[in-house]
Amino acid sequence: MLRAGMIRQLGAGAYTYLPLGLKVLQNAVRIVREEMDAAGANELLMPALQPVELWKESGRFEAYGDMLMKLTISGNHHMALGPTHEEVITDVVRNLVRSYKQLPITLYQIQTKFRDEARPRFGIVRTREFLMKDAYSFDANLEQLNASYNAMYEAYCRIYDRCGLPYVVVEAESGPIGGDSSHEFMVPCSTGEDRVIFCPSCGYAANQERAEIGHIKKETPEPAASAAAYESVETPNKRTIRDVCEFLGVPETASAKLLVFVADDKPVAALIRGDHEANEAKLRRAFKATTIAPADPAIIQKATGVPVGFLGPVAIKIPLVVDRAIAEMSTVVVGGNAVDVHFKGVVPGRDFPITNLHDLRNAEVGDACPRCHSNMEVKSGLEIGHVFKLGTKYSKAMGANYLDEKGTENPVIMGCYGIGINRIVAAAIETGNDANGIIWPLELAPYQVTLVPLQAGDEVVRKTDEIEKVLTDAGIDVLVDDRDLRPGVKFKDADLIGIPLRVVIGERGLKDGNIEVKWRTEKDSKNIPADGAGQAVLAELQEARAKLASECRSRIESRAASRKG
RNA sequence: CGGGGCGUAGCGCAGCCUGGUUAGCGCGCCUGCCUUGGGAGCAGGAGGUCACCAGUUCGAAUCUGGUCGCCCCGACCA
Repeated sequence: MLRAGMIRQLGAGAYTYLPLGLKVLQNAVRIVREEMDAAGANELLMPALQPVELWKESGRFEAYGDMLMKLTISGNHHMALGPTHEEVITDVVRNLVRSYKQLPITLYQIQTKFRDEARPRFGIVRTREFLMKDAYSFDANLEQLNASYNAMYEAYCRIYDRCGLPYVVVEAESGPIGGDSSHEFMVPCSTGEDRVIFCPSCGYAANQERAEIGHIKKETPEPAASAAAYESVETPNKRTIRDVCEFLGVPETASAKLLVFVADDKPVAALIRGDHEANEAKLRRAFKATTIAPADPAIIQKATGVPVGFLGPVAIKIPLVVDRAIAEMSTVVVGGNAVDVHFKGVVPGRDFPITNLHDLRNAEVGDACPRCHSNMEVKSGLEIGHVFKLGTKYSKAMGANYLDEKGTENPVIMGCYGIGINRIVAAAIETGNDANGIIWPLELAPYQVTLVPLQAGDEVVRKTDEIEKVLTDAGIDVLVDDRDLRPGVKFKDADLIGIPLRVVIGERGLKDGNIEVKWRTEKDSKNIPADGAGQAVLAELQEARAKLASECRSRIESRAASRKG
């Protein structure tokens, strides 16, 4: 995009959209707006500048932490630049909605969001300032919520279909907010920041943060009382799993690590196989906590009396949960809870309790699918949308209530739905490009057609003007490349900026009564008669649009069919 | 916030180690000629606080210290 002259970097995570790039962004906005309106949502616009009191009221001032951009303005008012608008919209609704008769309602806006990202990266994928469409639904009961949620889900599918993006919908982690359901829309691509776990045989797909691991019943090894007791070995200065395993000559899969977390201010321990990765969301659920974070070494030392690197589950003093994979091991190498000591041959269930068994780790390639138990696979994905059932978190915290038929007060039930507009653009480029440049989908392209007159002669200019007029009269935005440059330069530029349809008007072709038409996606061009060329180009475009529309329609139908089935 | 790299013309870079003419090169830009169906050629030209601040030195793009900015890896990312 930089190369094509569409954006320009101002600083870390801040980009200017030049005219060509802005047109693409606006096309994405237009599609989103059309589909939101069609889904029955109402547009409004809330301020980006918000009083921090609102954030304290919802309890998210702390939860959002450094991501929230804070500033002080005249008169010593503390303000924040909104990273999202649950607080503001809830404030709006608590003041306006009184009765169940006003529900359900879905409101949305398209607006610039601010997040103080620790590390902006991947060009426009992760920036400190970005355009977001955020929608919020307000319902009186779960039935209504499901209807609102499904309407947004379906609208999102239509939006991405129209943008020509090959998306997948995955189950997502809903975070400490809770709620029963959350889906992310992902575009598979190498620059994606998220890892999607999916099952090729049954279609299960989830964010790695969320993905469950199928539990295959194996014979749990007998905690044989007859087996030898564990032995204590000196492991001077061997603190990491790799060091210890190398030192003892055992594979990492035969070891286990004890990780200490702070769950709602209390230190807790989790035992995970040495080569596995802990999943904080799963841990949080296992401990039934609302917040969880890795404990720092000082806290660990204080809570366990053991320095980091030698922690083990045997006779540990803080609450312990154990990953399921541990229970399938007959013996395990663990920390000895003393400096420079590890234990070999420790038997789970005999030497430490495995009563608190949970799925605690990140799913990996080859893990069993939670539905059909086939091996799952992993790929990278770029998150372009997220739909979310919020429940009553904000309405309860901020007192957004309505009166039901019986006259009793209830908190409204909320949902929220976000689309990163810039990411639609980024995803379109990631999935549509070749060595010559970008290949825009028809609906996003900055211009649908470019006219390339090769010479400045009268006849060529006249024909170009004629075609331009026909297309413009039909409401089509046309880019005419009337620069005085060599043909090769114009062709290369047209390819680079990815205009879907290129029309070449040249003296050579006109002599034979031809002009040339070429789709960016196709290898070869074709000649059409110069007479009535404008109408022919128009027909060509309309045909392509009709094809897209019918493809979208058939996708909508197949989604509807699969929902019934 | 940790680790690494880089700041020299609009863009991409060389020069720095070993201080010393007028700081170069490619692309782009401007003028003219020529050329015109896949990034032509020739000739001429414009364009620089060498990121910033301080220090060492007769002399600093070059050496030293600090500051700022950007990029990459990691931690983080309801």
